[in-house]
Amino acid sequence: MAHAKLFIGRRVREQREASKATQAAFAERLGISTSYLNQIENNQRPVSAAVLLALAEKFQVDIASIGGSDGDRLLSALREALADPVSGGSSPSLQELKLVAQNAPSFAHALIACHQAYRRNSEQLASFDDQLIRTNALSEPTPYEEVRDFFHFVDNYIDELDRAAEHLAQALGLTDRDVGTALVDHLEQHHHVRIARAGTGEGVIRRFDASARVLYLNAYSPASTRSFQMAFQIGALEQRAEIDAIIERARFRTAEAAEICRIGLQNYFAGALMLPYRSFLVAAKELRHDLHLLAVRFGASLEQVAHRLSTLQRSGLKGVPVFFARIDRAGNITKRHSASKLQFARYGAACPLWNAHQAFEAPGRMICQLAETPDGVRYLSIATEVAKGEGGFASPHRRYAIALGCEISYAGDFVYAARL
DNA sequence: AAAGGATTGGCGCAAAGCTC
DNA sequence: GAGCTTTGCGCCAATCCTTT
Repeated sequence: MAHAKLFIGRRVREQREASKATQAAFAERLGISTSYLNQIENNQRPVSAAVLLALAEKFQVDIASIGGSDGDRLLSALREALADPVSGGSSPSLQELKLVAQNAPSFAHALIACHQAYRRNSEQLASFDDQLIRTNALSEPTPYEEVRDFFHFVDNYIDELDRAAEHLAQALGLTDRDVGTALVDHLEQHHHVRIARAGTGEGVIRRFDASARVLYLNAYSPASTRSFQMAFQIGALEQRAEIDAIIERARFRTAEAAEICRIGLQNYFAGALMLPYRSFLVAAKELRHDLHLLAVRFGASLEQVAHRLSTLQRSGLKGVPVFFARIDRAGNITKRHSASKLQFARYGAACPLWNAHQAFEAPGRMICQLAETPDGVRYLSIATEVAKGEGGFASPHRRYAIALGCEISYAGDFVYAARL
């Protein structure tokens, strides 16, 4: 057993002061130097066995009582206070605590009093918080949060829209021909909607003129974006009743949330049309989730592919449960969904240790990382930078990192696992 | 495993510095 | 100037590391 060093400076000083001796006189009686005695009194040195024996012999100090017992109430109160996470997680050793309890008891009492006051205040705050939630004051979610929660609770999978999109994709033979051309044809033939270039100064991605039956698209958008916008418009035209019904069932608190959700659902339909469920699922498995290859095969963007992977939650035909997030340059998560156990914080930014941030420093590269959450679950995470911006040099370019990941047990299904 | 050298840490001291 | 504190050093034992 390791012997704990005895720091009993306060006891020694009390004993000296009781005998009305100076350090020099007391040191002489103990047979040690004044400097050594001073170091002992200031807990810069532990007392040696020889000094302890001298104390017992010359001043009748009870050795057994020195060193304190573990049952000391002050010590246990101190331990409890410092075990609280608010103390910063660096719990001092028992030795240190004994030192404080024995040699600075008033400091220990003050610290305990502070901790007790903190606990009382925390409890009061919690009770205020509870009251606020019950009275609904200040706790209403924003429309965006409401819609985010809606998608979260349906597992980011909307069966009616997904199957309708898949059915249409099959009817149009999307997987066997150029998606852009197929969608243009479909809009023209079925909806008498003509595709036109938006004015170069307009800066819009999509604008639909319902009365003239013209869909204006940004001429400088990449093909994947143009296809997505056409698919979005098809969703708006063909799935109105279904989307209305879904919004009705969701019972949003505000009309604003309902409108945000409508856009979300039309986006969902667009993704599902361009990346039809079963063929996309098969391809994802076959290409081992290689985002670039999937994007090329389906004429979609990396972000569209990554997002779609997070929606493959059809009952009985589920894909690998993944999480997906889009992060802006400042670290804010601007899109998130997790079909895996990993849950994003409801508020705040992404973890700085996450590789998603490195993606900005290495454009064009796929950054792979093995990450572990505090609960011990390990994840494979991949991230890459994507830039958005229509137009040339003068147009603003927004840069995002998109991140995709899965639990390590599924890593074998990902081509990126070899990089680790 | 044993021997031997190197390093580390604890003990104690003298002397210088500081405070009242 | 008395009392207290800090600094720096030497000595020694314990521990670690390398070599045989």
